[in-house]
Formats: sequence, C-alpha cells, structure tokens
Amino acid sequence: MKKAEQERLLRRADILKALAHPSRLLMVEKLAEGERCVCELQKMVGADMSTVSKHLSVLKRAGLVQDDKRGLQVFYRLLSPCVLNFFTCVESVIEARKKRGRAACEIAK
Amino acid sequence: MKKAEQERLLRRADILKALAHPSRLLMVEKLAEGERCVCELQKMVGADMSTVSKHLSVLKRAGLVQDDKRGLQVFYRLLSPCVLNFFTCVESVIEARKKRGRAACEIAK
DNA sequence: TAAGTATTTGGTAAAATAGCCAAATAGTGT
DNA sequence: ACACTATTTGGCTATTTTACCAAATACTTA
Repeated sequence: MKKAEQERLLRRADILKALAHPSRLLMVEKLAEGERCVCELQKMVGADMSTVSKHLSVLKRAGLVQDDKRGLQVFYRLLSPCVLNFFTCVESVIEARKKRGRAACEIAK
Repeated sequence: MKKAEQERLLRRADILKALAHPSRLLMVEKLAEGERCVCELQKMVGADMSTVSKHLSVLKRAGLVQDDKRGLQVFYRLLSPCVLNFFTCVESVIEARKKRGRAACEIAK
C-alpha cells in the first residue's frame, strides 16, 4: 500500500475515532440542536469538567466542532451536521444485528 | 442520563469504533466491491494474518460484515453499504479543516 | 487588587487496543 | 492417517485512551 493511501486512511480513521465515544456522541447530538457552553454539556454528560473539556478538544482537533469564547464561557458548535446521517445508518446496523440474532435463536431451538 | 440512553450511545459508539481503524476502513472499502477471502484482504492490508483475522472479527461483532466459509477459505462480505456514505462526509470534514488551516495561516502573516 | 467562576492543562493510574508469534482448528487431497 | 493450506485463538508487550484530581489560566466583578 502506498504512503499517501495509508495517510488518507489514517485521517479518516481519526475522524471516526473522534466520534466513537458515548459522551462525544451525546455532545454531537446536543450540539446539533445549537451551540452549548461547556458547562451545559458537562451537566448533560455527567462527567468531570476536565473530562468533558478533553472530549471537546478531541472533537475540535478532528474538525467536527468549533469553540467560541464569550466572557467566562466557551461555546461549542457543530461544524459538520452531515455526521448526523451516520446515526440512521448505525441504527440500521443495530436493527439488522438484532434481527439476525433472533433468527439464529429460532434455528437453535 | 438514563441507563437506556447510556446503552444506546454505547452501542452506537461501538459500531463507530469498529470502523475507526485504517486497516478496517480499507477492508470495508474493498468489501464494498464484493466479497473477499481473508487471504486477499491480508495482502491488501499488509499485516500479519492473525492481525487481519482479528480486525475482521471486530467488524463482524459490530454487525458490519458477515463471514462464509467455503472449503479452506473464509469469505467476508459487507452487510451495510450505508457506511460508505460516511466517507463523503468525512472527506468534507477534512477539506473544511484544510481550508480553515489555510485561512488561519493567512491571518498569521 | 482580590475573590470568584468557567475552562483548560498536566499528571497519573486503570483499562482498552493493536500487533506479532506460536499453537490450535478446520477442511482438502494423498 | 498424514501432510498441507487457510484461518482463528491465546498469550504477550507496547501503545493509546479514558477518567479523575489538582493546579494553572482567563475573564469578571467587587
């Protein structure tokens, strides 16, 4: 495999990795409704402030969100709403998996 | 946050995590063209056979691919082609990031 | 300037992931 | 049964990720 190809895959994987965490998924969902300050997101996620801040910096480094400091607070907003389309696909994978699970169960009887 | 909500996020994150690796991304791309046996995928990825096999089991456990043993070989196929749509979005995130990078560079001058 | 609030950063420990090798398993042909 | 090939599994180490706490920073208001 060529080096350029390798890097292309790595960049893509990094963005998916940034999304691949329950707390970060929740924040992305919430940010889809509009910008939120870190303190609001922290309440929603229910983790330590520093933990939430680090999760946000992961999303930011991936280029998925943008931050905007206003006074004491920092507001984050979603830069790429297209990621929301992932969720429908992901749900369909989960549904199909369930269906196969049930079918396998029937056969096992 | 409720427990059901927590689990929903966890299930979604697990599927994204399964995709979030360069080798697994490559395999998904290749499988989009049609089924492939492990040995073919191994050549494409260029890693140890056992490593490739484990990556495939991650994709399988996530419900993204299905395996089918025929003789000595095991053929894998993509179960959810909708994940291919992720790539366009991911590319757009990368492009937007580049563009912002260039703009920041201009300002810095 | 001092005190208070919101956020980030640094440090650290625990857990998850990734890679390779060697060994086990499964199917084929002799 | 034996040798041969394709794949998976187990074991190990190195790396990465995650979460929390404590300390640093940034901004506001008294």
